[in-house]
Amino acid sequence: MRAQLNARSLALLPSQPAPPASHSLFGSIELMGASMTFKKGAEIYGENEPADYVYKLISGTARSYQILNDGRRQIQDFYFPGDIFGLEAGPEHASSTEAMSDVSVLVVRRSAILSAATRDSDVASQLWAYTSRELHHARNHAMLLVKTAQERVASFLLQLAERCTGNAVELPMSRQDIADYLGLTIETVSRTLTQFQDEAAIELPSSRRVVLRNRLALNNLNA
Amino acid sequence: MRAQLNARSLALLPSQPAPPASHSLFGSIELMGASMTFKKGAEIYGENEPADYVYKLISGTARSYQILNDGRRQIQDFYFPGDIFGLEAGPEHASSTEAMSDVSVLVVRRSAILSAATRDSDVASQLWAYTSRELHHARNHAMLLVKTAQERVASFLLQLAERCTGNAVELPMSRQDIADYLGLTIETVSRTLTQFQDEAAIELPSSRRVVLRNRLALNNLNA
DNA sequence: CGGCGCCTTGAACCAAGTCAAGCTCTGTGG
DNA sequence: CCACAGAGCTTGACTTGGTTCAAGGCGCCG
Repeated sequence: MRAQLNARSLALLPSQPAPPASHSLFGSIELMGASMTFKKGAEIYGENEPADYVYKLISGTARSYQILNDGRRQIQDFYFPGDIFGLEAGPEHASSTEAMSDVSVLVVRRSAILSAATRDSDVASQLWAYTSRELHHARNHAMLLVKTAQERVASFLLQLAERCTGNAVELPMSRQDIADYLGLTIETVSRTLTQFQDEAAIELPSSRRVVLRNRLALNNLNA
Repeated sequence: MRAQLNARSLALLPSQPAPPASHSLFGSIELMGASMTFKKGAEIYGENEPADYVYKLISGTARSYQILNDGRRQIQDFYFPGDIFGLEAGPEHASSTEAMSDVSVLVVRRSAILSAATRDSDVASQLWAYTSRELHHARNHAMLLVKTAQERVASFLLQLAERCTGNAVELPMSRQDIADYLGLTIETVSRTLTQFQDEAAIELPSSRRVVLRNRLALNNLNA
């Protein structure tokens, strides 16, 4: 199940000097990256593994999570195409990341990014901005976790809807994934969605498809 | 109540070139900072205010928090002497920070730090490392918020104990502060502490003083 | 068309919240 | 030095939102 980045695949990563800076963190160095694919359910990296690589999601969806000592899984983030993940300041990954579908990623050595950052202050600035955005996300997530079930689900739907145009939202994750992201059980997520449908705030044409009918009602719950 | 950084106080902040880099983020530039004091309960900065200054806590204790639309307060972090706070990548503060006691801080213009970072890659690297540490803290905090009350309180005590030597922990914050940090009510915090005392895991010689008697028992709860 | 994941629904239960006293410091003024 | 007031903390009784446990439905793929 675990995809390996072994000496063989490492040979695919050339270490040439970075081209001139661009505005995206990966922009200036992504030509150095290798492309990799992971099957649905495969682990891209695991907690406590050396954080030697940074990933940019090209296609598919991924989730990062930690496991509590009682076995519960807390999902920290979902990643969509264009998202960067796996970047850590410490030597090891603090969470695991899995492919939720077949996934293709661009892989770059962390050391390449760090050394580019010492040479190019634009890269350094992007590095900081990226981590800062993650920090905001993590704090918003923490705010979510003290709300009621209705507020959590409403916030989640609105958050997903931001990535879409129109009111139709495709859910690339299962009810269990949603529950583990929101700190609820699948039953509560399911009941809450049904309740929103009963209140005509949303429609559920299928279990993986949500149409927002009354954004205002959801927003009122979005503490 | 609100302490102001007005044109007058700004004049106190010279903008000379940074001295050679050191290992601390503030190290290389803190000579540029102005010292300020805040009375207990005073707001150091508020949510949505321009994030033009960065603070280093010299003495006292501070808390950063957000208010939910139902009026509940979620504390994100407590700051102790030596801690840096108020550093944001975005233009505005995403949370408010208040003095929990009389406080003295060193204040530096964010722009001074950012421009130092473009000149000196060590500063840039410290900037990133600092934000990355905050990110870890925020994610750990999110993990806390899905645990049981006992686990949250135990984790909190152990977390505070890390800053102390020995088993005696001084609590610089009220039960309400603890509750708002842990996403619980004061009653639950109080009951849980009493329960730990009944189980001989801690002693409570006074309400603001905790002695850890059985760290192992607490650690077993520390998911 | 049958089997298996995934999702929904119902009923009972429980951890934490709410509401309401009462207690314990601490500081203040007589 | 003591009486008192007020804030902060604890404790008890009751309520409740969300979990747990259990059953059943739906849809998808071989």
